[in-house]
Formats: sequence, structure tokens, C-alpha cells
Amino acid sequence: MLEKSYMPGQVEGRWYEFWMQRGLFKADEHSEKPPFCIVIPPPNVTGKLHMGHALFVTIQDLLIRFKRMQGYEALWLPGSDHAGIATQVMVERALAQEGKSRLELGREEFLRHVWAWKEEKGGSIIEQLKLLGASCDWERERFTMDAGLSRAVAEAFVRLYEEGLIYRDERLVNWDPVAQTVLSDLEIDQNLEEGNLWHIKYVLEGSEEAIVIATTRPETLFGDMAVAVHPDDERYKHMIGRRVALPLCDRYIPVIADGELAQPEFGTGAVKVTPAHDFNDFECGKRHDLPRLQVIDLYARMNDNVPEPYRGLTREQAREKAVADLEELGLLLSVTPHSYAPSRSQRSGVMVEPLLLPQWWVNAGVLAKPAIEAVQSGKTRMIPKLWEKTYFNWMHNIRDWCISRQLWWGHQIPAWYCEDCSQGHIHRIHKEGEHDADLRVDAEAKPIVSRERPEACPSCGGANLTRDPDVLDTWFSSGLWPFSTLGWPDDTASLRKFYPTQVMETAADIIFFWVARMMMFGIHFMGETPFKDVYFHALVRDKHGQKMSKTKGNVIDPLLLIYGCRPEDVPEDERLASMQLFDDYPEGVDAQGADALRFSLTMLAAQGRDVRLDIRRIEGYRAFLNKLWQASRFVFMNIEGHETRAKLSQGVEGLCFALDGLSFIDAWILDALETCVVEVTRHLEEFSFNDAAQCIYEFLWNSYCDWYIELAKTVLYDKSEGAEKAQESTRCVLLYVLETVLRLLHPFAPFITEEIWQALPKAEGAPESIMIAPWPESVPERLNAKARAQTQTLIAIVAAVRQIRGEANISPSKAIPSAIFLIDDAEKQAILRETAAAIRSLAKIEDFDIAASDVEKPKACAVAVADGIEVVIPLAGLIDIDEELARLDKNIAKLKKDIESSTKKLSNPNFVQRAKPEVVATERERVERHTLELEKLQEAKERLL
RNA sequence: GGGGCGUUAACUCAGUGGUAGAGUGCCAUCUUCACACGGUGGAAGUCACUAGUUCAAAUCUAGUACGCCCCACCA
Repeated sequence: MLEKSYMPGQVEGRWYEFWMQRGLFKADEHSEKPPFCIVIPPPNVTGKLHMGHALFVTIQDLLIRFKRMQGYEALWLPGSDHAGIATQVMVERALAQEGKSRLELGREEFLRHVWAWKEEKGGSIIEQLKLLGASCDWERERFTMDAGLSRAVAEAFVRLYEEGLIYRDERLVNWDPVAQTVLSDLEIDQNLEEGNLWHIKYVLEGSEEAIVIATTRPETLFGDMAVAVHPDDERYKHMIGRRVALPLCDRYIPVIADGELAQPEFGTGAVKVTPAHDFNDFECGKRHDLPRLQVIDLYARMNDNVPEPYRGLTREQAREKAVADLEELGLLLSVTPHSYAPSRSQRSGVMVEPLLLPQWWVNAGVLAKPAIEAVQSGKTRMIPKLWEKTYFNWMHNIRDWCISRQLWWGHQIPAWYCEDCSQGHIHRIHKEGEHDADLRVDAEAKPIVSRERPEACPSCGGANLTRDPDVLDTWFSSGLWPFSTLGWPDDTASLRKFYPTQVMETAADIIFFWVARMMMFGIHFMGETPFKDVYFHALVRDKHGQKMSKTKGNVIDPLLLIYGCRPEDVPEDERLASMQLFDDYPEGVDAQGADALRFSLTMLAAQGRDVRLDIRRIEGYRAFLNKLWQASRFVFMNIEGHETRAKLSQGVEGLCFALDGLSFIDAWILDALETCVVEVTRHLEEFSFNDAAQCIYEFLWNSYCDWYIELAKTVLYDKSEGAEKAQESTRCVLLYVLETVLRLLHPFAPFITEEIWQALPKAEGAPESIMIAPWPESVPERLNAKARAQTQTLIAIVAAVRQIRGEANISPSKAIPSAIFLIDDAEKQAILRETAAAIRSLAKIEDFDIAASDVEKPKACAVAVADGIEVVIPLAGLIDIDEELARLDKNIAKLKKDIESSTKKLSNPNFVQRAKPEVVATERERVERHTLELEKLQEAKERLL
């Protein structure tokens, strides 16, 4: 027997262990079953569980458990990502607290530290996924830096290099002067900020005349190589080809015409050109063959190419000094406020400095082509479809991907340089107190790309080789994830069985970072798209729609919700991050359980919409699970000691009752169950998870609990003779429906369903867990339109009496002594007779008569019409006449309004002619029905007056 | 500049051509034998605005307002 109330903590503890011990999450690559595989979006190894993880675990586990029950060989392949920059920054920060830096430690020693850190803290995110019930095949857990995946990375790199799709080149790149690495275009944020526009005079050579340029970055003027104006700009036409004196510097630069860079409307129409520190200027410089003068170094300080007084200043200091000096010289014309969008590093938040540096690149255009075609042809679908547009848009305009990073934590690029052949192009900058030299390799050095360290230089045979110090962008290894995790480059049984995977489920914000790269690499290396469907889930936001962030204090930690929390028990930094939560719940939050969280996220995550997480809704769904718990208790209490248990022990199908021997109520709940099974299955197959969950919710609460169980009570508690047969059938149906719903609900709420299911009597040879029990199948024979109509009548009658009771404020403890149901239809009379006991009990009427509609009614009575049946209840001191009149008036008004609008429709010839015939018929029937009802209510009113 | 999304009850959200639904909250009432994490009844919305298409629009089209996101940026 189950505990009196549902305690998620107690229930959830025991089952995960059980599943693991029995090896139920394991997938067999040699199985005959059709494959269903999802590879997990690998969370950052140093990460901490947040709502985004909870959401993806919920959806992916839902899919995996659903498919596993449906008979697929379901593989959910887990793992984690080394997260290059994020992890390195974190470890460096920890080292800094000990007063150490990575440069002091040297590369090898630093990497030992990172690995130690990974071993110590890396497991926690994985353990947290388990708490949510994730049914991953943990024996296959991978890490992007493990030996196998590192081999895959080297293999991919070498192949792409040999195919000419990877190359090394010196270009203008986004440099993060704090993280000391280059960043890809995707790792940069641009948001509008307030800045200034400085107007500076550049005086024409040999003239008093000046050209005024407008700039947001006056400190870069030291690198100016030209001033550009629009060729058609009348103001400046005569200056084109002449030279201007570069302020603060002892040199002259030309005025050039460039219609692409210079827009006459903006600023003064004249723009300074700094090819080494601005992407647009770089392009302009190429067009005009301008030299590039780098004036800012890797640490964002002014280098030796600027006049002496500025050398060594930071960008900011240099700007301040330059502006002051210009002002003194009378060259600063004005400063106006100007909002602009500077590029900032997503990691450090610092302004990125465009610098000219040699880096490794992937020729993305070639790889993108088939990846675009795969989606166009429908080989891979994106759901919701609107993301396909975003995907195409980016893919069509894709730029080469900068894959090298000046970090130590990551896959070191498998390229070496021959010290002899590349002499003079390999620079070591050794700083005092630092263990390793800072290694810089010019673009001119010739790389030797190889899977393993080469023995000797293929050109000169020399053995003096130095490895490229850079590592690869984290997303390079992530891009290989769907096949590297299955054993690639080896031809393994797992790879053959599970590639291509069926579903990729992830957040849309990494569509470019990850999905696009997996598509490109998957097609290139495997010859097939890595997945059939890509389902994008929404972002989880707080209840006001704000992105969750620690600094905003609106984080909702999934674990706090699952296990509950009191503010005083939460560590301070976490409490600050969850400030909003504790403002709303000063006493803390009760334990909701992983099942309630999962069910809530499923309900909230409608396709294509962001999720605003409201704890009150989670509480509502926990109440739903408690309802399931209580209903199960009811079933257990009632089958205890009866044959039903023995019947179930022959298997659920042993519960096979003769469908024609059932009461219409039994038949009705089976009919509703059939609809529920079909709908839930369909919705899951269409990725409409919220609709699927909604179906189960409504069936269980509104049909099963509110009506079937209540109706069952009248059968089960019937003491009269001969009731035993109906009772046994009711018990069977109660149990059968519960068991089926548990299986339907299992993928949504795995713990509670397992707990209840295990308490059911087991059949010989039954599966050892609900998670490997078969998914409920559709049994069309269960559909029963007649039973549906009959039950509808019953429900309408009970509801009508309840309405009278409710509005007349008749105490629920007070029985109504008598009632009359007036109806001519013999079938409906039969329904009333058949369910007399149920009506008496649910409406709490002591007795009632059934009569034809022309029978004379008592004078003072309350009247309602339900499904064509006139429900008459003698007032007999129970009901206040005025209240009853008010109730009648309200219903009469409602009917009148309804009839009026329907009549109006029907009097429109266009409607009658053009609307679908069934719609017109419905409308006619509606008027008829309501008119009849109205008449009856009006008569009742007259009798009262 | 380009693209996308949203605007439905007090709050959080479903719905998507045929007269509006859920959860929470609210009002009334009830602790009887599954459940007060509950039962029963009730109140609550010109479905942002304006046009158009249609017999019929919350639902389709166009535009307006407000909010949000992505991409590309003019110094």
C-alpha cells in the first residue's frame, strides 16, 4: 500500500539506483530492434546544473523513454565538453587566488592542474543530470578531450587540411586582450552603448584648408593610412589625391575616394582609414593597396609604432591623451554623444581589438553547401520550421571559421614547424619569471600537419620540430560529437547501428555554433546528415521573461525546486543569485520533486516559445502527481483481497474483460482512454510535448478521478445482492486504466510512475520495470460512441442538479428528498434508470421519478434542462424562491442571447448557402435545443410567480 | 539596415477559420470512508489597435503601437 500522501523525495531516491543496477539504460549495438539515438548536447564539464539543462534532460529523456517503450533500441549517449575558454578562465582564476599564473607554471604543469580540476569538479554536472532521471547509457559517457575523441579531432583536422579545407593565414581577427586569444565571430557580442564621436581636423598638405573626420576611436589615428571620402561628395572632390597631415604624427596620408566606406550623410562624410585595427578599414585598405600599421599590441597597449609619449599607454589612456593633445593643438573641433555597438568578448566582456595575426581557418563555404542542401531537401528537418530560415540565412552568408585559439586547454593543433626551414619565423618571447616562452609563429612558416608527431621534417629531414602552440576552438570537437562518440574514425558496430541519429534536441542559441557545424562535419566525414530531426527547445526565462542570470538575482536552481529549500540553508552566493525566488517565497520552497519539475517544463515548453518559469505552476503540477498518487491509493484499497489482483498477475492482458459485458460507464472510460492513448502518441510523434502532457492531465483528473472513480464508488459500495459481478468488472477497469495511464505518463514522470507501477501485482514474466514495459497500444475496439453519449447524459444531469444545489446554497450534507426527470425519449429514460444509484449518490438526491414531459409539475420547484432532460426539484423549503428566480433569469438571459445570435446567423442567406452544411445544421439544432430549454425555464419561472 | 517572435482572465500560459480554455489566484461552501497538494458551485477576457479577405476572424492578409530576440553594421 502506498503512503498516505505523495512525498517525491522518498519516491525518487530508490528508483534511479534500481534502473542503473539492472542496466536498463544500456543500448545494444547488436540489437535487431530499430535504432533511436540522441546524443546529448554535452554540458560544460565545469558547469553547474541550470534550468536549461533541466529542460533538455526533460525533453530528451521523454523522447528516449517513449521510444524505448515503443520497442526501439534507444540510445541516449551522454558526455561533457571541455569548454576551452570557460574552463581555462575558471582554473586561471583559481590559480590567481593562490597568487600563481599559468605562465609561471608552464603549459604542461598548467594542464595537469586543469585535469585535476576536471577530475575533482567535472563529475558534478553529470551527477546532477541523473537526479533528473536521465536514462543515458552511462557506460558510453564521453568527454571531448578523452583519448578517443582527441584522435577523432586530429583525424578530422588532418583530413580537412589535406583536402585544402583547412589553411593557415594572416588576417584581421578579433583579439581578446584579456583572455589573450583570438575569438570567432560568434564569440562576440555587440550591444548598443553610449559613446562619443570626435571631430578632428586633418590639415591639407601645403594649405590652410582642412578636412574634418569623425571617429569613435581617436586613439587609432596613429595607424591611419588614409582619409576616405565618397567619390561624388562635392565638398571633398577637389581634395581627392592630395595629402593631409596626420595629427600628432610626423607623416602625411592621402585622401582617397571610397564609395563603400565613406557615406556622405554620416558625420562629416570623411572617414579616417585604419586598416590594421578595423574590419571595414581593412577591406578598404585592400581595395586601395594601403599599408597596414599596427599600433596596438596584444595587451591592448600602444606599441612602438606610435610617437614616443604614447608608447605603452593603454587604449583608454592613449585616447584620453590624444584627445587632450588634439584640443591643445586646436585640431579637435567638437565632441558629440553617439551611440554605437562595440564588439565585446562574450567571455571577458572586454572590447575586442581587431589585430592582424596568423590563424588557422576552415573553408566553411565548401562544407556549408551540402549542409544547406540537406535541409532544403528535407533530409534533415528543423522543428519548429522557422529555424530553417535562420539556418539558411547564416549558411548562405557563412564566412571562414577561425578555429585556432591561443589557449592551452583544448586540442592542440596537430601541426609542427621545422626550426630549420622556418628559421626566422618562429619567435620566442621569454619573460622573466615565466616558465615557458611565448611562442609566435609567422604566417610564412610552413606547417607540417600530421596525426602523430613527425619524426623529421619532410623537406630537410631535420628533427628539430616545434608544435604549433594553439589549440582548436571548442566547437571543432563538438562538431564531430554525433559520430566521434560512436567510435569514429573506426568503423564500429555502434557507429553502423546508431549513425545517423534520429533527433538532435538543443537550444536554438547554438544553432550556428553547434548544429550547423555538426551538419557540415557529419555530411563531410560520414557522407550522411548526423540527424533526421532537429528539435529546438525554447529558452527558460524567469516569470517576467528576463533571461536568468546570477547578477540579476533571478536564477531558479532546479535542485532547489526538486528538493525544496529554506533561505537560511542556502549558501550566500546562491541566495543572491536566487534573490527573486526568496523575495517571492520568504519561507522558502517545498520539495516539488524531479517529476513535477519535468512535467511542468513539458507543459510550459510549447513549440517555439520561450518558457517563463512560474513556481506556482510547478506547484500545480505537483498537485497533479499527488492526485495520481491518491487515485492509485483508491484503486489499491479496492482491489485488496479481491480476485482482481490474481487476474492482473496473469498480465495486463489477463485483465481481458469481455467488452460487451461492461456497464456503459466502464465502456465510456475505456473509450476515453483509447482517445487519450492515440492523442498522446500522436502528439509525442509530432514533438507537441505540452499537448501530450495536457491530454494525460485532463484524462486522469477530469475523466478518471472526477467521474469514473466517483461512479465506481456507487458500484463498489453497493451492498445489494447480485452486485458482485459488476463490482469485479469495475475493479478490473479501474486497475486496467490506471496501469495504462502509468505507462503513458512514465516518460514524463518516471519516478512516481515506477513507484506505483511496482506496487501493482506483477504477471509471470512481466518486465522488471515500467521503463521497459510496452508503450500502450491503440485498441480501436475500445471506442464506444454510444457509451460516450450515455455518460454525457449522466454527467449533464448530475451537473444540473449540482448547479441548483450550488447556487441555492444547499449544504452538501443535506440530501434533496426528491426530484423528477422529465423526458420522452425512451433511451434516455433507460440511462436514468440504469444509473439511478450513481445519480442519487453524485447529486445527493434521496429519490427521483422519471416521467414523460407532459406530466404535471409541482408548483414551487427549481428547474434546469440537461441534455434535453428537464430536471425538476421541488423547493420544499430547501430553496429560496428569490434565489431560484435569479438563477432562472441568469440562465434565461444566457439562452436568449445565444438564440438571438444563432437566429441572426441563420437569417443571413449567405451563411445558409455558403457555410458548410454541417455547420448550418449544428446551428439549426442549436436554436431548436435552446428554444425548447428556454420554454421550459420560462414555464418554471411562471409557476414560481 | 535585414530577418524573426510575441501581445488571449489578476498572474503564468494553451488554443489557431464556426460564438474563448488550463494552472495559480479570487468569492461561496464542504473536513463523508483516495486526495484540503482535495470536492462542489461561482465571478472574471470588446483574444493590443486599425483596415482587409470571408457567410463567419482571437485564428488568414496588410499596416500601427508596445515588448523581445537574432544577423549585419556608418566611421
